[in-house]
Amino acid sequence: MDSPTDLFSDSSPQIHEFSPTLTALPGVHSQSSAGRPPPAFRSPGFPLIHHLLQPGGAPRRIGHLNTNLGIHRQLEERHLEENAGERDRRVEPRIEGEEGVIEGEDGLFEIKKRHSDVALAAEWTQDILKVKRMKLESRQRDGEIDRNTDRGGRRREGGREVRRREKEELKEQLEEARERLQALQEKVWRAFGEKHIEEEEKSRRHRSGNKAAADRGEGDVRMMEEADITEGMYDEEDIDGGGMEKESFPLLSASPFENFDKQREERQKEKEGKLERGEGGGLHLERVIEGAGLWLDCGGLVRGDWDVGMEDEGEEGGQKFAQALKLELGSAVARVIDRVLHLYTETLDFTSSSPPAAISFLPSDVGNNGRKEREVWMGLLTKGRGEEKTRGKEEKMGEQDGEKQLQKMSNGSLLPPGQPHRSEPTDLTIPLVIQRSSDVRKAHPLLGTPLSSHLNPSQTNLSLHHSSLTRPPPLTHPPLLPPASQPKDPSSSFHLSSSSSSSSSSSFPAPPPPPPPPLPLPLLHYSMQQLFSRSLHHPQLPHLPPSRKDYLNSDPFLEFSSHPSHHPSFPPLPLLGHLDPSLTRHTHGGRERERGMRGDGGMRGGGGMDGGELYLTAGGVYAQEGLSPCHLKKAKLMFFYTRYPSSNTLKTYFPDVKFNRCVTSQMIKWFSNFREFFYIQMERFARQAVREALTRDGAPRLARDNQLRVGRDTELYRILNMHYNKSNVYQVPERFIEVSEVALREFYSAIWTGRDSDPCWKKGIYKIICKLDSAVPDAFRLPGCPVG
DNA sequence: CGATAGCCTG
DNA sequence: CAGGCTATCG
Repeated sequence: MDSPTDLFSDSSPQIHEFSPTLTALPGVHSQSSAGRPPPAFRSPGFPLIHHLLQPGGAPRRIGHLNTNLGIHRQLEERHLEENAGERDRRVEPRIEGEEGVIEGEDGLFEIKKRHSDVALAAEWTQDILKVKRMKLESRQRDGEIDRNTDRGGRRREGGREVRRREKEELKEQLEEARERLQALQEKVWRAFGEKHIEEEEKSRRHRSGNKAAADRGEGDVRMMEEADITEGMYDEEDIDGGGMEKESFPLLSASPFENFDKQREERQKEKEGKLERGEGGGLHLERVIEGAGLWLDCGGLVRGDWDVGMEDEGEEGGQKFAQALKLELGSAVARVIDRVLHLYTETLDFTSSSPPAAISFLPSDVGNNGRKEREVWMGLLTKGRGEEKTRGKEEKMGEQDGEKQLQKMSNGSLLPPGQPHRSEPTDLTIPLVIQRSSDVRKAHPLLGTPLSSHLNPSQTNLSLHHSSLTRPPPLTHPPLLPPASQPKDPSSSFHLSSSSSSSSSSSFPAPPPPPPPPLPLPLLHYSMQQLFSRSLHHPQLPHLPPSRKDYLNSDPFLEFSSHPSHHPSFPPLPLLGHLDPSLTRHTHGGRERERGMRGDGGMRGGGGMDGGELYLTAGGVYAQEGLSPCHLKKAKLMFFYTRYPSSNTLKTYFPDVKFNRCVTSQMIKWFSNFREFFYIQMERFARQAVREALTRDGAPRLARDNQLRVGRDTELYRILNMHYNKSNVYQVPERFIEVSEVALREFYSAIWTGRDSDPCWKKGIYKIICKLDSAVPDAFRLPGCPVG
């Protein structure tokens, strides 16, 4: 049934399409880092932090311009390390931004604090401390060096040989450092979910391949670069100790920096040598460079070049070399750290489109991203119909029964005894239009394929009744009824593709509670967005395969974060600082969630959300304790597909929710309420139909045709749509309409036949309807709020 | 006994 | 919607 191949083929293009969105984030990074002068740090500078802390990277620069000369002095005061750390990507003469320094540290701590739950935090803290220590040590050494230098210049005579050796040493050190960095990075990856990241990287590369040029300029590729940087470095210089470093980087090991220290020492030696040579200002210069940031892009540093320089230019070259090395190391470290921080913080940025907090990077960018993402979501959502078709296998199983039932019903079994059945099938025919799978696919390659492939028998059955009306492909125009206020780009459809969900749908059983649906598809590109999408997997969802993580994070869900009207279920990252209080207060699931729902009824900004504490899941995603209005919306939309979701299903589709008894109960209660409303409406309309039928006895048939129908043009439909899809942004799946018709007819039949006198008369209907649940589109597996 | 559906009420 | 209550199920 599934045609994975198709999916994949289709999907790839999508990914590309998506790239813009994804790229945006990285781009932001790069921009911020590049654009803003790295602040001088006391502590290791982590560009990331700065970004986070400072909303507008660029703006920050203002007021902190120091001439290089000025910097120079400042730098002296500062630790070498810091410099190294912060200026990873600086290419132009750097300008000092002091503000960030302390903030950076504080911010870092803040962040950590917030995520105290996470073991990672501890790790990182350790690491950071180490780094600091290292730096201090190095500084001390520097001091020593200075003294030594003063002592005598005889070493200077070492001549080229010595220098050479030094160079060699430096190189080795550098290598080591790189290795370490790599190891560190790996560690981070592991911590966050290697897979996750890797996938992300992959996807990124993918994209970059296509739009490399543009992205690069943006710095979008940055992540990729980061990942590759270490590799590249290694490549450049043959690495002796290749993987050795890894050992020293046990996940939490404190050791990671040990080597670093050594390196430092070595470097210092080098410096010594240089100084000895008589470069009075050498040390100074060095510091300046370090402190100031990179004059050279570390990436650009090539060992060979340096060597040449050294040879030819002698001491100066050596210094340069040393500097370059330092820079490189610093940048590498910074990158790693940056990356990690990003992972942690990104969520914040996205969620909070709000500029206020420190984090907002480029507002414009964010907005765009958000919009796109939203579009994606929309696309997914709107395209729901297509999806309905594609049901998970599970559905097949379960649905088949349901389908059969439907058929039976349609056949007229339902018809009231008193009244002759009109053409059952005909009556039943709902104006459903079946989407052509092809159309769907085009629109949403990922989704389309899987869906179509998965069509349930039930669907088929249902569809059978209908003429093959082909609806206009959802592509350009989402089926949204009202051209929704949301401006969708025509292109949006493409973006949709990005949704991993589509792909995933094919592979995994939609709502299988017990068996974690394997999401085979790697489609989703990861992006930092994942992080942003506060939702990640739950720790509680052990069954979730790693792959799933991917999509959980997929962009589509981010949409809501971007939505002004929507509030991210999670507090905007930038708000973290602020969040603390609010979040902390909701420590206990039960009340919090309630509070969340009620309190937030207005859906104010995420910041106000009830949230509850955020939990960093293994995947690096944030799960929130408590349910938000966004979750409610999502639940309502899910109702279009499943009226009786199991708790496991809910957990699967709300990865960003930290489930506990209360939350689970609440969500189940929601669906109970949804059903209640649904059945009430069905009964109401059924009774009305019966009345009408009786009234115009002459034409009972008419009644049926007109009343026992739930077309999109009917009042019943309107009411239902209003209730479950208030924003009307989501395309109500045909399947739901079909089910509604079935229910309506059942009620009608029961009432007509007088069965309603039985106190339990509804039970039978419930039983029928519960079998008609269909798979929820994979898109819903993504965290976030689907539509506003 | 806990989970959940359904009903009723607010 | 949420609470409360009951009935059912494993």
